[in-house]
Amino acid sequence: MIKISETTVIRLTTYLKYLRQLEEKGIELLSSKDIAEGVGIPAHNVRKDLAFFGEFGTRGVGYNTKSLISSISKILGVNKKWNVVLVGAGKVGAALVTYDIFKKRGFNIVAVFDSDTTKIGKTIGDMTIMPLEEIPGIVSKYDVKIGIMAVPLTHAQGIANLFIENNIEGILNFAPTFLKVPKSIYVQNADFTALLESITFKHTNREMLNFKFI
Amino acid sequence: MIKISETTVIRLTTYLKYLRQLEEKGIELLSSKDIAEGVGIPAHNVRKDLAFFGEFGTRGVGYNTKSLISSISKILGVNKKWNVVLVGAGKVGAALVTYDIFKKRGFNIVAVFDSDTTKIGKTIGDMTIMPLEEIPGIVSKYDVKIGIMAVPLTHAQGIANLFIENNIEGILNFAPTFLKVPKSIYVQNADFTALLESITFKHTNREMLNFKFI
DNA sequence: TAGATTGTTAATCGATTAACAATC
DNA sequence: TAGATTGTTAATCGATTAACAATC
Repeated sequence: MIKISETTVIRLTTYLKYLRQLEEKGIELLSSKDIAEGVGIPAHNVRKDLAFFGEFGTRGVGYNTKSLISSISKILGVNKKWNVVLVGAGKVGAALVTYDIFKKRGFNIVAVFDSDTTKIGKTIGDMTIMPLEEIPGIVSKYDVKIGIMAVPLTHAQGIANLFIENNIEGILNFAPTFLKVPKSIYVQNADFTALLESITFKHTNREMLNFKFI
Repeated sequence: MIKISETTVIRLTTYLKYLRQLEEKGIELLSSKDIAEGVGIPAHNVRKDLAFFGEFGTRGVGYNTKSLISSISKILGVNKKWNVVLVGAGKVGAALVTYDIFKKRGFNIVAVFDSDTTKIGKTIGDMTIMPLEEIPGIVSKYDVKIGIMAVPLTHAQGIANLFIENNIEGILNFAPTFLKVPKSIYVQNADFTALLESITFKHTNREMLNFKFI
């Protein structure tokens, strides 16, 4: 049983993001030092992270961009497409539906749901808003494993429960609350305010403190 | 020179978020164990994080909710209001302008800018979209220290440069790229795709691996 | 007082860093 | 071959955990 820390996983997504940019620029070969400088993580850390999963480079030469992208994509499980559902057709939901990057990265929003009956049937982006009752059918039809929720705080736990009942295994949560879920369910909280507070912390304490950045 | 890790800061924002929920429920007194159970972080870790900054509880008793909220708010620098500017009046920008939680938490978006001249003068939420040329005036008038950018990848570095020229010290970046900034500038990247990839990683590797969660 | 819970010190664990052998 | 760069082992550092003294 290999142990991989959450920080390693986040760093892998970071490398992948940077590699895709280099690929678009037409760079075919690179070193761990190139990655290091691009993303602000030490080169030996980059190599160590990759070493958990295998050997992906050539000693004395470096990494082939395309092949490393493909390797990291496989590690992260994003070499294949993922169907996802979205609950919450508010402003954040609207932004997510039209968020091109999801589709570009293989995350395909197959349906949008809302509990507000006045919204049912209206469109958001190119999707028609559906009632929550349709979740089971859609999840099973499209083999959905990931649910995104952009709902008010008060609705969040209920939607999480609904997701779990329908065998959703991962939740991207935009509601600023803590979902109670079984350990087998992976929750990621997208909390913009926490990010801003982290900035104000550094600003407020910059004279007193020394920081380590991820 | 005290050293505080980024994980400690993020945990502090987490405690604060949970404490506010408990406060709304009318809970006046709580223990580190209560926080621990609410946010999924061990009680001794909660106490250790707080201990970096002082003594906030009463031995044998626990913490007063309101007073702990006030203490952590001070640590994070969110006991006061922050004026912020937003660049990018697209879908993500529109979601952020109407994102009540920012205002509720003391982050006040004072102006919205866009480089697209066809958008200038139009409204987004209750804000009028302004041209980039107005950034210096607004930043100085409202003593803005934080800039949020929700712009396409290709514009991101240019906007970051503009922020830095205008003495912005912290950037919340929604563009999926790495900004080159001086060390004194704090950048937080809000990358939804990275969060989804972290979920797919866990799903893909769940049989082989053991995880530590933040 | 006895029970509870904090704040802190000490022990453990894990992650990062340094160094280098392997090898193109 | 000499130079470069990976992958890996070993050393260091820091964060987490455990334990407990302080104290309400």
